Amino acid sequence: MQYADVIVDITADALDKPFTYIVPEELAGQAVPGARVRVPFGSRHVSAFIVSLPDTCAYDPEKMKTIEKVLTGEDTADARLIRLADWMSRTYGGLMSQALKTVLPTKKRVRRRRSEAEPQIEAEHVPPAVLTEGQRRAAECIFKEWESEHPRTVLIRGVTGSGKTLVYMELIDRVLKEGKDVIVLVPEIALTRQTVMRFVERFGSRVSFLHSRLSDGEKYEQMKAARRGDVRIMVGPRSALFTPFSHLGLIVIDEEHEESYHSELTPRYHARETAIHRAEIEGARVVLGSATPSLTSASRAESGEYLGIVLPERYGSAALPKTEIVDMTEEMKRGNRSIFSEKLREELDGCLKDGGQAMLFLNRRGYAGFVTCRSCGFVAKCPHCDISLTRHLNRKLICHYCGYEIPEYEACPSCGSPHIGGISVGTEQVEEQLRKEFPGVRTLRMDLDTTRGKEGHSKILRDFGDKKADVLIGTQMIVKGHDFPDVTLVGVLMADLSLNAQDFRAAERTFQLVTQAAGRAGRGARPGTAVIQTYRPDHFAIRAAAAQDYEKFYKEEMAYRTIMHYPPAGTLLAVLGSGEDPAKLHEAMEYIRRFISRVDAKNVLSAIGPAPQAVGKVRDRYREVIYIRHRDGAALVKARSLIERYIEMNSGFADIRVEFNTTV
DNA sequence: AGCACGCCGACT
DNA sequence: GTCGGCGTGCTC
Repeated sequence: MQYADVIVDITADALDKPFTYIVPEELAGQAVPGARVRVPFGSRHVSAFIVSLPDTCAYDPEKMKTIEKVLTGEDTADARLIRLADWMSRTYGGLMSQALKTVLPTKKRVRRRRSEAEPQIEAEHVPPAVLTEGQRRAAECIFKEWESEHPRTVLIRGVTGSGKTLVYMELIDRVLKEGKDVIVLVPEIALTRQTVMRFVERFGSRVSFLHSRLSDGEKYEQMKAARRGDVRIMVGPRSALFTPFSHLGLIVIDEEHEESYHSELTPRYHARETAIHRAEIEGARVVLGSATPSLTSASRAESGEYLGIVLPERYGSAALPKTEIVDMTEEMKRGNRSIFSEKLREELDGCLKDGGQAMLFLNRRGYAGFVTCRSCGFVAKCPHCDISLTRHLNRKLICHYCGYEIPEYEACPSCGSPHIGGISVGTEQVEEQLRKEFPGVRTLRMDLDTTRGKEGHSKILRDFGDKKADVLIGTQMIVKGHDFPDVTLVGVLMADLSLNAQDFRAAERTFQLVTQAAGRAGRGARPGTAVIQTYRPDHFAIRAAAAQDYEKFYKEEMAYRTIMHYPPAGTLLAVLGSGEDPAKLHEAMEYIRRFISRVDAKNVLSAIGPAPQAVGKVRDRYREVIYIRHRDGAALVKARSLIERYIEMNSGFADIRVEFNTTV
């Protein structure tokens, strides 16, 4: 007897579980996972999605009903989204029901909230801005690509202020005229009033926005409007990718390198990869844009898999900022133990005297207790993985990729200095020091603490924009979003800190952050200056960021990835395990590790670990990870599903939760 | 979500 | 006595 687990209706929480039906023999061929079927349910008949075809069943077969019909070939937006969900659960793991819930908007009670939260922007129609020569050429190049039989994904690289948004609008205009709909993905943080305003000005009421302050009910309403055709352009974070348009023509992904496009919830999908797959299903096109594209996209553009387009010039009157790298080791040798270098102090002084504004960016991205020498800048690294070692409470230094460990240093192995240890500088100390050195300076501080409130984030940015402060101090969150035309100075403190993140993409992140931070200076009429303070003035990521030279960064970083077989020169699958009992967890992970060796008889998968995850314990659950690398992503998809099956079959994993994360 | 079942008030 | 209110609870 063949059984099928189906999900009857994902819009109600109470029904959010599989129900088992009998598959009649004559439907056996058509009843595949992802198929839509008609089943008797209670006293009525409903349509449902097959999520799996189990061999055995937990439910009493006596009470079981039979699938009536397989509804195939329906070419609706929902049917196509279900096919996308099927692809997602196969590619990223997890249950089909979880993928379906991600892809199809679930109806929750529609709570009307105070209307003040909604952006009330007037649509008096503004004539489209005239494109510069470079922008026009880029748009024409893309239109030409779209005329070919199989248009490639397009990657637009353009520095901040080069007018990528104008090019997107030109493309969107064309797609709307073809009678097709458009999805524009933006990183959560970028969905500010300014972005909203520009789209509404150009496209009026045809645009709709999803943002984090909408309730689930409101989001559902917007999705319904898109389904009806009342909305033609949906702008929003990664979940907007699943807008159920019936004639999707274009998906734009702005700031495509942003991490927020990679979901942290199961299925751990990447919006870029998923968008490309959705576009394939729908016959739509994809356009990616960034000032600092991900290595993944840039390498695909280089190979010709994507069409790469460069928008070179910064447009309008604004010139690129003048940048200067300051070696903090030298400062220390000269006896300056302050957070601020002589150069930055000088520039701050000048900027404040001129009545300009400054931003101080404290790079703390990915910071997690690495060990560095304050005299020579030495950083303790794993000899096998080229990843910084992390200091643990047991006075050991551990690699979070492979588990390699050594005892903590008493003195720097490079220069012998006893000043070796962890770094801890926060935005508060920077603010304190600034007030001490510049009495009377008006400061605003933006970090996790000060933005906790409801409107904390936007209020601080608004106050700074209204010139209620001279200096804005913050972590990575200040480098994105708003334009501040009066900012003439940007100081990057500890630019190299993120180089030590326990992640093979540390240099990529550092380059992106420093490039973006430096690009914040001189967005208005007055020229800007960026001072980049670092202990590693010669590191290529810092040098390339200071020179705003993407090509140089790409070449060096790509060479490194190729040597290490890190993505995009290979695929990396992380097997993430968590459990309350650390010994049991480690044992289970060791079993998985051995299972991998067993199925990988030819030893082509390079598996390392298990090792503690970067954050080793969350809410009383210990976390470990095994990394598997391979040139070919398909081999890892296969390995993942074998591991999933192995875990399902073995009762020893009952208290252990295992998830998967793929990086390409 | 829908649709039964069920246990109390008011109506031809 | 029966019609109907919508409060729980179940649907393979």
